[in-house]
Amino acid sequence: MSPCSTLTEHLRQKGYRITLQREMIIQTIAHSEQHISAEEVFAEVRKHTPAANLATVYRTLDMLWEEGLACRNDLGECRIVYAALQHGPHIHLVCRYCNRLIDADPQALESLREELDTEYGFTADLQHISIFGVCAGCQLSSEKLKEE
Amino acid sequence: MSPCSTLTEHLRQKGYRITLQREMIIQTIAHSEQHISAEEVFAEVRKHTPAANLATVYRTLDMLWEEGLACRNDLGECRIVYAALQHGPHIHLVCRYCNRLIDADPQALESLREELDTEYGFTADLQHISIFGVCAGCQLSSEKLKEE
DNA sequence: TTCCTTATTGCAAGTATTTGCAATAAGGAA
DNA sequence: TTCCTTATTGCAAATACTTGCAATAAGGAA
Repeated sequence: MSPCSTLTEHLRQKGYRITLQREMIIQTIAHSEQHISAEEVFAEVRKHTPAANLATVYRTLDMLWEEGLACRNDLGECRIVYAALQHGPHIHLVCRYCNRLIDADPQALESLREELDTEYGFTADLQHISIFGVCAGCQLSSEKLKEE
Repeated sequence: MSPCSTLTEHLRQKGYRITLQREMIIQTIAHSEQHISAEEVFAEVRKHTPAANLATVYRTLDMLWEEGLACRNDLGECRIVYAALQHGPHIHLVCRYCNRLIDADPQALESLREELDTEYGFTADLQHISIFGVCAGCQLSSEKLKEE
């Protein structure tokens, strides 16, 4: 089954109605290689049909996220970005200084996930988590600055 | 030394100018018990002086965050929230459904921090990280829903 | 197939946040 | 102390995102 029909089937079972707009939005994120913004999803949908509105795109993406069918990442600077879940899990390391994005191995999060589950009964979305910090390059240049 | 003067000293050393606005904003977040929004910081500053502008508050808070002197958390729903660092570290668990906030023990993150440092040279801000997911209560009610 | 209920949409207005630019003022140099 | 450079501010406009509400249409019932 294609990722799109899996997603729409899931929604249908939860009682959501399947509209043209929703199908287009799901197709767009499912077929995108990268995480993309709401604005980009809107542009893509508009290529195929004029039946789309930016507010609907925002609402649908947030709904997919709430249902656990898409991931949502705040990359700082108004960069909120979505992706379908068939992308393999990974950690986004976002540099506070240069905004660079580094992908890290999600294995590092397994013990955390287990602890949050047993201790708090909380099912964490760790497939696509964003972690802010300072990358190696920016650390170096800030050290240089201090030496001067 | 008070948290405020530590912060301003740090900024001065980095070459930032210390303005009345910055002092007021630093005082506000340093004395706040809770994480607070830019709007709340602005309201607090305004109580003491009319010399303040919302844009300046946003700029200053982001600057403090970039310098690693404050933390910044996206709690979803346009809830971006700041705090000074003297608050003990903790994890925010944010429920995707009910937006409830649970504080978790930051100890769970130590091994992750080390791994990101050794593997990627990335210094992660894990003192006040937000993790999205589904809380125990919402998981229960969604299971009930399925049974019906 | 037609009808009905109500979830979903589009629109326009609202809130949250960022940005360009001219005016101001911090803090080092004279 | 005064002057000068330029970082910082305030303003107003731009962008990003959300929301209320009337109009539309999905999908189950008849």
